[in-house]
Amino acid sequence: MTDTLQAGPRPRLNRARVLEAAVALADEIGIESLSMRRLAQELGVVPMALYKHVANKEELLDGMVDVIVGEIDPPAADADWKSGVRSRILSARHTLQRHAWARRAIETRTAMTPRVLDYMDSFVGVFLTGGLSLDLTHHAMHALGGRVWGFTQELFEDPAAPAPAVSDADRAEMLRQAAQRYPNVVAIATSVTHDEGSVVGHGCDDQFEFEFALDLLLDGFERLHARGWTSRGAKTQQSNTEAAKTAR
Amino acid sequence: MTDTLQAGPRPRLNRARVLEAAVALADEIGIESLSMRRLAQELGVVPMALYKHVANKEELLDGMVDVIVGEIDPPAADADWKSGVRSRILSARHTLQRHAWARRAIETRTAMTPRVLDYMDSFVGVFLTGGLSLDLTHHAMHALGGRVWGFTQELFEDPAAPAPAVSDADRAEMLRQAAQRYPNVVAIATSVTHDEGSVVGHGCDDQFEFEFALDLLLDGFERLHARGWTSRGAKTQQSNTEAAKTAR
DNA sequence: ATCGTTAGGAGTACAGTGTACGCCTCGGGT
DNA sequence: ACCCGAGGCGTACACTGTACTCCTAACGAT
Repeated sequence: MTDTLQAGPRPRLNRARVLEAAVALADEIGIESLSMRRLAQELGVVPMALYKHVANKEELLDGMVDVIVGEIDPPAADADWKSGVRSRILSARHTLQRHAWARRAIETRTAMTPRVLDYMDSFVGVFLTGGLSLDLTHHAMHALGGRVWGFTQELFEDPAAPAPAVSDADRAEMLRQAAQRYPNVVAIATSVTHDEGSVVGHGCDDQFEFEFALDLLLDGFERLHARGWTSRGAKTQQSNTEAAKTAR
Repeated sequence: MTDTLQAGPRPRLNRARVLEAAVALADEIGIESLSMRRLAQELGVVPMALYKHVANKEELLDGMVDVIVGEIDPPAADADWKSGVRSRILSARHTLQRHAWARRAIETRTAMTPRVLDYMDSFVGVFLTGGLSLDLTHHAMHALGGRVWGFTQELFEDPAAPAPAVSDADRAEMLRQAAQRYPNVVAIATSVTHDEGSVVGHGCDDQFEFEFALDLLLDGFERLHARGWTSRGAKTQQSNTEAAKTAR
């Protein structure tokens, strides 16, 4: 009677099983209907059992995002930076489309998990190994951020806040460890603040990043307008990039 | 004793007062802490009293978005399309920054209020009177959509769903009325589906719109990279557009 | 001045949410 | 044989949105 009417003894719960079940359930019933109770019921378990594997619902959502980040294809190393970034973003988009709730869930996230940082680090790496400067890469990440993730603009704001009670030595040690695991993002974070001689954080001009991406788009519109561009041909035979190239 | 310790008789509640109080309260305590009970308390009223002026919380949030949309500066009519769009978007951004909750609230919205449609219509108008084609304007709106609002991609999906039980005649009448109030958005909506001879809706290739904006940005990065562009000068003295122009 | 109507606020109630706290029950190491 | 701790159970609480019923004050018509 301990096992309901399932066959065999119920396998033990663990974090991975909880997260995967949560993702599957969110796929099915939507993120707004996903409650701890509903998820527990799906796992044949009492609600509070989940809290042995997840601190709270917030952390559950963090974990779910981690799962879907893991589903994004790694970048193809051989390609040039442009097609590398392009395929990476399209892969991310594809993944987000398979999990309709993911976009909304990501937007509400406030913390930055290691897996997400790994993802960003490899993303930045594609730009840097492609020869782009730290400066340009930084702005490019911001410009693309709104298109892939919602968190990018907060990347360089948060890290300062969560650990206010550490000594300078500890802080330096943490940064050294971070630099080991996320060399690319740390390189960018330090380079942007290096110019003004400040510490990490608060060195990122959000207004500039916004206008940077905006003007890139507006310039693009203007160029296409001047060329008399139309989407009729581009849609069927070739990508925008190619269309723009031929029109150039 | 009917009035608590406020001076004078409490002014009657109305929709505008509810909405404004909700906006002010959200500014203060954040959107996630805004509950019907808390709002009612702020207005010195019992929770259920609010439901005489808003159907439910969803509609309350819709109304709050309407309020902040109304705060965005109207476009300056005299400028060229590019600077018109630019200043409009920067004004929108400025408004969204004053209400930190607004971005998140907008992203959860699913319905399209008349005020929002008005806003979009005037926005489209800036492009069209600037001489851009319907086609290019359409894609430009999508490309900018993710940057200003989160709803743009659903614009051409929803209108078909909410009214499934109307006759073709009624549908045509509704569209005629819509064309009168929102001439620009209707022009775009009909033009995009016109090509394939289908009815309104379902004519918008989301994947294409995504790649359109993506490639515009990537091409921009590439161009700046080739020019050896750096943000050092651009940040202090001039905008990106100007910097790009001088480098061109 | 009296009436009925009605809009708008009050009160109660209910189902559903996240989660704090304590208990119980196994499986495995000593 | 013992213990002990990881992990699941049960109860409980504060809080959410909102349905339903009642009451009261304002107002136009008689």
